[in-house]
Amino acid sequence: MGRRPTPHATEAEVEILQVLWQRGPSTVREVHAALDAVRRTGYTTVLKLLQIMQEKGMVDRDESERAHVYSAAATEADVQGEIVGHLVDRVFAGSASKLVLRALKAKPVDEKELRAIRAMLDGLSSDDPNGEES
Amino acid sequence: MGRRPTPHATEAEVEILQVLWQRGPSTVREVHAALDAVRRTGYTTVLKLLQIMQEKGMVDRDESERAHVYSAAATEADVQGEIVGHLVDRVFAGSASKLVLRALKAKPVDEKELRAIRAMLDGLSSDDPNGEES
DNA sequence: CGATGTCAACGAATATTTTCGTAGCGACGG
DNA sequence: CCGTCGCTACGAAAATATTCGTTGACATCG
Repeated sequence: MGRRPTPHATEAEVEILQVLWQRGPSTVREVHAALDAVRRTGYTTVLKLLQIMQEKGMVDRDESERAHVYSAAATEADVQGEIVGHLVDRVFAGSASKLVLRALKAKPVDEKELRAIRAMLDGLSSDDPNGEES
Repeated sequence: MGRRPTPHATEAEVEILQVLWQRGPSTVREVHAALDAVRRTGYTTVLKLLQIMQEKGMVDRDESERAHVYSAAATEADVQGEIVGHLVDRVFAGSASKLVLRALKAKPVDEKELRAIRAMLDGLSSDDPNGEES
């Protein structure tokens, strides 16, 4: 089909996407504020990044207002899925379970989340190959 | 504790580490052969990378033979843990479970692996905050 | 109107990563 | 002795990614 190979989002780009996923459509100023709080960044740096990402089609831009409003073009699920897939191949020799084990060890996960994971696990083993979230 | 903050392994570096973890100590030629099979790469490119990694302390080098033998300096667990931790923060807003869910959906995991994951899950939820592998 | 503040658009300098060409060295076969 | 091969060492080009200074357009306010 006619999809561009997705040139792989860079580190900085993913950080911006994360902001957009969390905040929803936002102006450059808003994205900058959010990002700057986490990691020192210049305003024009964020602006430039968003413009580049827009050219690449990673984000959409609404120019109807003076302050353009950007929003992630791809869903969180798609982008994260791609990144994880890439990671599994490049760093975990294709073994997703290895990554899962590693992730659970690297970061604490509370009871509630553990239950969610178990639920998904059950869904996977028994029947259909991919349950979709709501 | 005089450890340098680990400058983060680059994409290409991680690929090489993966080869070293899989093959164990290897010569440049061997690493190159393995890597070239997966992704077209030049011999001197691999050599250079290994030299750089050696300077950074990411790999050890045995020069006793003419063909130097390189080996990963850090364990697979440590490096993978770091990468995953970074990923969780930057792409999954700190939620390890989200990454786990995504990974399970992105790549198929067979029954046996699912069991291993469940086992680890049980170990985590009930008691101690971090079970250690054998 | 003129000063001031907010924004997008660029262009370009930096920084980082990745890839190679080239040189030099020792071993080996003829 | 050569000529050739397998290797390391370098250096530097090429490709990428990141960061910013500047400029010009508008709008608002006094």
